[in-house]
Amino acid sequence: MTVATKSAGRDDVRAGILQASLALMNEGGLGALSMREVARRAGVSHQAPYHYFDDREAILAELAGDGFDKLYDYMVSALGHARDRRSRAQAIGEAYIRFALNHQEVFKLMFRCEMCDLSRYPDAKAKADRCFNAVVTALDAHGAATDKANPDLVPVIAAWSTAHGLATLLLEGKLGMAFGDTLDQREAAANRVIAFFADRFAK
Amino acid sequence: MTVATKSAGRDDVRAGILQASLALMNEGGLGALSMREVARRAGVSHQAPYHYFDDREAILAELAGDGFDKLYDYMVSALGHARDRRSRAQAIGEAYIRFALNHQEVFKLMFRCEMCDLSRYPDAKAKADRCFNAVVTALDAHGAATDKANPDLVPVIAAWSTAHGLATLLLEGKLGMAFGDTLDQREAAANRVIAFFADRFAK
DNA sequence: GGTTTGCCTTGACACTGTCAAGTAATATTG
DNA sequence: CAATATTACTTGACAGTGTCAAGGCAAACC
Repeated sequence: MTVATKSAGRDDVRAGILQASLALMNEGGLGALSMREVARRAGVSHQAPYHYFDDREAILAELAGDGFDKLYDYMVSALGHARDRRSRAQAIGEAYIRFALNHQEVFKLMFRCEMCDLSRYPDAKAKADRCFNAVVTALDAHGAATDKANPDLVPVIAAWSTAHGLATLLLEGKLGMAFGDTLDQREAAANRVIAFFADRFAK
Repeated sequence: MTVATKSAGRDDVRAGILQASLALMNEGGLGALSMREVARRAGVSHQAPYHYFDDREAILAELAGDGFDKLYDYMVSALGHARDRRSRAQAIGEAYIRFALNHQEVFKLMFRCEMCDLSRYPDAKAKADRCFNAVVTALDAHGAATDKANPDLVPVIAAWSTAHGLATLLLEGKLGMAFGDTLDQREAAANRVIAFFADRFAK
């Protein structure tokens, strides 16, 4: 049907814009993501993206939302086999690092409030909250005798902070000296740090 | 002497540019720091800053370098009284958080490699390294029987990651729900997280 | 058939960082 | 002291940006 074809065409352009944005970001970093270059890559006029997104920030918010979904998948699938508190902490931490290393620019984007203020984009915010809640239930609900309705967030946030800080420092090259060049080396070294924390976290 | 007057005038303009940059950054975030607006604030032409700095990045590098110096001061003075490993970890962590909260934009700048690639600015790089080494000696050299020439960095990086991740998540508003509104509340909550880590770090 | 609507284009504006050239004062040198 | 070179800027220009405004053009609807 015409409506289907048209609708597909519409989605094609929209998807093309997002795809071009992602590619541009991965090639030249967050700064290389310009509205006009995105349009150029997607093969449309410089103003076409504004039909699908309110502004530059809306594109970033959508990409960030997708990122949170993917991070959620990373964490949930990593938690699959882990039973005890220690291995759960380690598994989720390692997944966090792996995601950050595999999707560096998206990860940066997800945690830079001035790039896309998530409070303005409820969809992306919901996806972010879903991630946070996954961390809480993974690390807290299996704890001792905590009140599940009102859990003590301090340990959870400590774990999150460790993984997040490690990922950030890695991506920003602040650990270059000790952490090797290849992605595998860096991930292995990071996992040792996660293990150090997880060991102590469980007690 | 004329040379002194002139030299003072020169430094005045340079200092004015840096001061305007800092003010602009603190008012409107990193994105608000534009070369031309800085010049406008400093009361000079839009090209004058290029006499003192190669480009925008050079200004950022200088500000970041100043930030690392200040962070160093925060940490060293916080370590003053702390003797045992646990209280050292807590003191340095709290200082890290306090610095981040008190100098939010500068802190962000310091840890964003694409804003100013420190490898291109040896002075700023040296100041950053000084901070890192301070953390290492504070947390490792007082450890058990570690080889001081070649210390095991895993615990140090774990501690740094926790503090850094916590600071980052705080500044990006990702902990808004649980951490209160005022600066004092947020700092107090953060310190509980740091304490949680420090307790386990010392063992 | 005429009108509305959705999709997209072209054009313009104010703004950005930075290269290039010019200018006035100061310092150096013959 | 006069000529020259250097310093400390200024003005001007260029390519690029995000985004508002207006227009076109096809399909959909009444």
